[in-house]
Amino acid sequence: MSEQDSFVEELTDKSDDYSRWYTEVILKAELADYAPVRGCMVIRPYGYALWENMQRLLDARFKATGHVNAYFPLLIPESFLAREAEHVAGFAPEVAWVTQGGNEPLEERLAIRPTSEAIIGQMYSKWIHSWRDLPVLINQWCNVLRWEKVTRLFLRTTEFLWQEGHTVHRTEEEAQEETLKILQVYRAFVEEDLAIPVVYGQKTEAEKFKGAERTYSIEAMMGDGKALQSGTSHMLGQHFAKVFDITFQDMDGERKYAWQTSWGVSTRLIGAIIMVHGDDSGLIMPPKVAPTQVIVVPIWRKEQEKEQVAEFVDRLKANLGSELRFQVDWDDEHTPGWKFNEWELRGVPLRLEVGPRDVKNNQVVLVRRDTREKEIVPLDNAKDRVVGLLGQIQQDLLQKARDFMAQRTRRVESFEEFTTALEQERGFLLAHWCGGAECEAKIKEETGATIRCIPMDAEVEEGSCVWCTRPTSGKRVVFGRAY
RNA sequence: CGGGGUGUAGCGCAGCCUGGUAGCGCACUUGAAUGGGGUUCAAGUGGUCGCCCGUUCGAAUCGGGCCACCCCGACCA
Repeated sequence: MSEQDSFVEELTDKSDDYSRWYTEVILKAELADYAPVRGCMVIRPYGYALWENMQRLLDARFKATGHVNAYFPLLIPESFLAREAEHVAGFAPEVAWVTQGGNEPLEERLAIRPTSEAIIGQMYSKWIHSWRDLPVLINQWCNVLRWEKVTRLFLRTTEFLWQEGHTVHRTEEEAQEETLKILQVYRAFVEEDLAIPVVYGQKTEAEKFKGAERTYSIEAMMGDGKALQSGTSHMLGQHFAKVFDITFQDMDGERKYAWQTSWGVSTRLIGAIIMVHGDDSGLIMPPKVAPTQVIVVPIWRKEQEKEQVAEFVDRLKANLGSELRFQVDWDDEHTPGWKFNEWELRGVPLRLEVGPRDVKNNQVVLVRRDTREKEIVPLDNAKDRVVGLLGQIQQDLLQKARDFMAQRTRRVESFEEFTTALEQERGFLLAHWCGGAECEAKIKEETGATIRCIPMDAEVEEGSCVWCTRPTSGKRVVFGRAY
């Protein structure tokens, strides 16, 4: 910001200071604001509208795969949480406790859920008796609380919104199948609806969910080359079934422990949308989830012109129909130029300008947010063109993000190449790994990069571990620095 | 939790070194003109200077203590 135009609140450039750009976009676009409690944020109407659209689309995908929604309590008795040893050890450092009710101290303290495996497990043991009760395919949309030491808007806050699915199955195979099915649901949702490409695969032992048998994740690459774990799906095995006594009598008459899965995505995905698509002018909303898909900016000088424009905008509205999410900015306090900038900051995918000139020629000026391409469209074709362009933008955003990810993903053969590549440019590194926890830990210690996942669609090849150089035969794993 | 930094109007800052009635820009209010890429001009509203204690005739300013927030590292959706 120069001295002269300091009256204009400019956005920091992405390249100048990425994290500052990120925070400013959120605050200025009014997605969220800081709350009085440390690490907590308010999701403002514009941000919440985005979340609602995301919820709606993802929920439809859950329903289409046979899941139903339910709601479990916020508070979990300490004894429940403590049942699964690895689980409690994993979450203990970040649990907030309720110790008092009114003025009376509680006999047993209650955890504010950091996740709901424990309380849901307890209920499942009550509900499940027979193989005929299975599978149970329940999801819940809720908030959870984790006392994180360092927080960032949307990416890591003390309280956040998410969905958590908790399913129960008769066999291990079925549970495994569900785990992978959900991973694909997430992948499809994030790629098709949010226009964010991902790599997906299994987490290493060190990175898996505490209490799970196996964890799978989708990993996205942010605009600065860092990885963001964007969704996880866990095969829980029988760990929770054993400690919560979730058993059923099988077809063969035998009593068996059930197999479970759990999976979740959170408002963190909003952070991903911002970082993957945004530019120096602000947000770029993927059309499928954009709270406003089309902003109409009317332009007029005198009252008489305003009336003519208003009349024309009515015709435009009629032409566009009711399926599109559009808004007309009749604000009289700001100039058109101000509005252009404002709606670009907020990431509305398409802008329609309607002024006296357009009224006269029976046309609208149409501007894409992502490319800023401008075109003039006859009023009668407005809807077709708008619908077509929204689809095009959705596609182009995904393609652009794909190209970026591909360009920042490199195959490396040695540790030297590994560190050089990491210093040059942040991104994903595909390297061989022997499977040893010590090698994984050493690499993390030396470079800050972790194994994001062992990608499912990778080829098996011969190679040597990037740390210990032992020969290995397997898939290259994805390394990256993560949020 | 370790290292660094910042607290003065809703936001961004100056003033502090060298104590003496608290200032600027944006935002906000009112009016007029303007209006196709952040439009001008004019007049206004708004602050017990993070909190406490001390020094002093007098503290935003000097000294001590506390609190909060931000950035960078170890853990996480």
